[in-house]
Amino acid sequence: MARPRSFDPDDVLEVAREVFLRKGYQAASLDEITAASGIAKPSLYAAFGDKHALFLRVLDRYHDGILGWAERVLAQPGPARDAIRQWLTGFVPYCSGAKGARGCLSINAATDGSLDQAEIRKSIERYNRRLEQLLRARLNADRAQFKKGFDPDLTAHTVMVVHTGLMTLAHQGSDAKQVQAVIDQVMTLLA
Amino acid sequence: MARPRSFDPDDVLEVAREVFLRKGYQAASLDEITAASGIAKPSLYAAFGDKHALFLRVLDRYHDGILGWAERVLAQPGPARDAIRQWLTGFVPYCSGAKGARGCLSINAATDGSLDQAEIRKSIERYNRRLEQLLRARLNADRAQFKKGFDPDLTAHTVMVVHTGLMTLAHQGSDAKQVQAVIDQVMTLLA
DNA sequence: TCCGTTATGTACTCTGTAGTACACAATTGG
DNA sequence: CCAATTGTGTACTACAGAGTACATAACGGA
Repeated sequence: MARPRSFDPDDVLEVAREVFLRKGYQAASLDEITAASGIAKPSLYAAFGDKHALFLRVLDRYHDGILGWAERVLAQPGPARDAIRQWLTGFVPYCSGAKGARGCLSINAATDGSLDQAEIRKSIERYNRRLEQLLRARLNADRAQFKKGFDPDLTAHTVMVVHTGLMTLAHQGSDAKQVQAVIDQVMTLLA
Repeated sequence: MARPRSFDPDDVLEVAREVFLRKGYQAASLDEITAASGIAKPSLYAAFGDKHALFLRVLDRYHDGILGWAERVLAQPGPARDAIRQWLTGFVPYCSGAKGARGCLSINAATDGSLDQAEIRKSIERYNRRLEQLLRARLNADRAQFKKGFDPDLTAHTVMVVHTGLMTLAHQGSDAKQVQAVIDQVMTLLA
């Protein structure tokens, strides 16, 4: 009973993600989000709470999306190196492609000093931990594919560092070919 | 003639850098900077212009500092690999050490969506270009130290990617030993 | 000592924006 | 068709913070 919602919350979260990605947390105004999504402020507050809570919802949703995709790509059969290369390569169009070099919402949030809120930090740390854990698990499972002395844990972390660096630099516009060349060079560490 | 300044502009720029680093551009209020530096707002405006101009001054100063240091470290004699390792290692305490893991002002600014101002972008791009150029020059000069097929330009860029990744992750608190391990692993690419 | 000039401090204006009060619309159940 | 309930839109409030007007203080020069 009662009046039903006139909008799909997921759609609003998509729009909000775009705005947060483009403007950053502070500079993204709720007026901009309501204008872009077409719904009015009271509806937004009723559905998601205040700005901070909305951002947290958007961020968690973003994290879940990337993690789900990473799980799929990293679970594929064949050499671990190919899976990880594909995982890294998958970010190239996502962050420096046609949609514009907007970088990664999570990294932007992590480097945004105004967001030292505990919940945001926790969400980001959990996300990074889980990503790295996926890499580590795959490298450990396939450690027989590598030379003696290969360190799966360290290499997983190094791949995370490279990933983070690429996503950060992508924000200021990277050349896709160069990004791919870096990925290929780093992949020689998986031997 | 006329009344002299009661403060050293460089001191104020230091203080402003701290605040911008801790809070980010948007969230750093001028009230906070004036409070921390002890000077009043009109003096600040008279000396540096508006908030944007102040930030640009701070950023340029920061860039100059890092570039000067990089020039010195990368000019040292001996194997290029050692110089570059030392350069990378130099950032560890700077960004994840006792002063707290606050990351890099330039990277924070680059990932801050609210700062798509042309001048800021230009300053950051110029900085990155010059850093990478220093690495490239050194690797090219010492290319005889490396195996046949070694690509100095690509490797310089890869080192930049790793540097950026480390600085970005340092922002959320890295373990110094792990950072060093990553650096050492990546240094095996310089062979 | 007086004047011109430049810095300083107080106290303000103005604007952008987060958050909300309230009247109204839309729906379900009786 | 009515009532209860929940979403919606307009219009507001509250407030933080960027930028400034103005009176005053500190200096050098004549």
